[in-house]
Amino acid sequence: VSFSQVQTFVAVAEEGSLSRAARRLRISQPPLTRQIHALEDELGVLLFARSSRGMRLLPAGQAFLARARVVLAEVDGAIAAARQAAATVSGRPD
Amino acid sequence: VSFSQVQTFVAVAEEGSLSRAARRLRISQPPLTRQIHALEDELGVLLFARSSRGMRLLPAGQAFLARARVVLAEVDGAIAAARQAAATVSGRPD
DNA sequence: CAATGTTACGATACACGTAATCATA
DNA sequence: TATGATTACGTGTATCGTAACATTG
Repeated sequence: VSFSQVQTFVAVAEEGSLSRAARRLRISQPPLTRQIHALEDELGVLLFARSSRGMRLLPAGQAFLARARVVLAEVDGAIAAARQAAATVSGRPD
Repeated sequence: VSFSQVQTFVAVAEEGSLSRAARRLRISQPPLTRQIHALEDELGVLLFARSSRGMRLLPAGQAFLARARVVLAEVDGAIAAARQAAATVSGRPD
C-alpha cells in the first residue's frame, strides 16, 4: 500500500467519481481505476460500489476514508516536525 | 514522500546502520542510501549524520522517527478498520 | 448517444542489484 | 585493510497516457 494510493482513494471518495477525481489530480482515469483496484486487491476488500453514475463508498470504504485522512495529516505533521526540529538550533526556540 | 521510504527510514534509524538495515530488510545497501537521500531531499532536511561507523540520528531525524512510527501504526489501523467493516454485515458484530 | 468506468497496449520512468569507488578507524 | 556509505550502470518492473471497449441512464 502506497501513499499515492491513499491520496488517490481520498480524492475519488471525496469527488464520488473517477472522472472528477482525475480532473482534480490532473491525471487520466486509467491510472485512477488501476490504483483503486490495486488497493482493493491488497486489502482484500471492496471499497466502492461502481455504477455508470460514479463511485459510491461502501461501509469498508467509509471506514478506510476516516483513517486515511488521519494518515495523510500525520504525514504532514511528521514532515513539519522534522523541518521545525532542523530549524531549531541548540536552545533557541523556533 | 513514499511509504516504503518511511519504512526504510525507521529500519535505518533503529539499526543505526545501512548495512544492518539492509540485512534486516533483505535488500542491498544502494536502494537504502538512495531512499534516505531522496527523503532528505524532499524534506529539505538532513536526518542522519554519516560516519564510517554508521548512521546517527540528528535532531530532525529523531523528531521524524517518532511521527513516522505513528504513521505506520495508523496505516495498519486503517487497513484493519476497512477489513473489519467489510466483515461486519448488517447488524451482526464482527 | 452521452457519460462513466474498465481494459489493451506501447513508451517512458522508476527502482533494484552487481560492481566499482570513496572515506575512515 | 576492513567496514561502511556512496555512485555508476545495466536491466527488469511499474506506471503513465492514448485509444479502444463496455455499460447504463
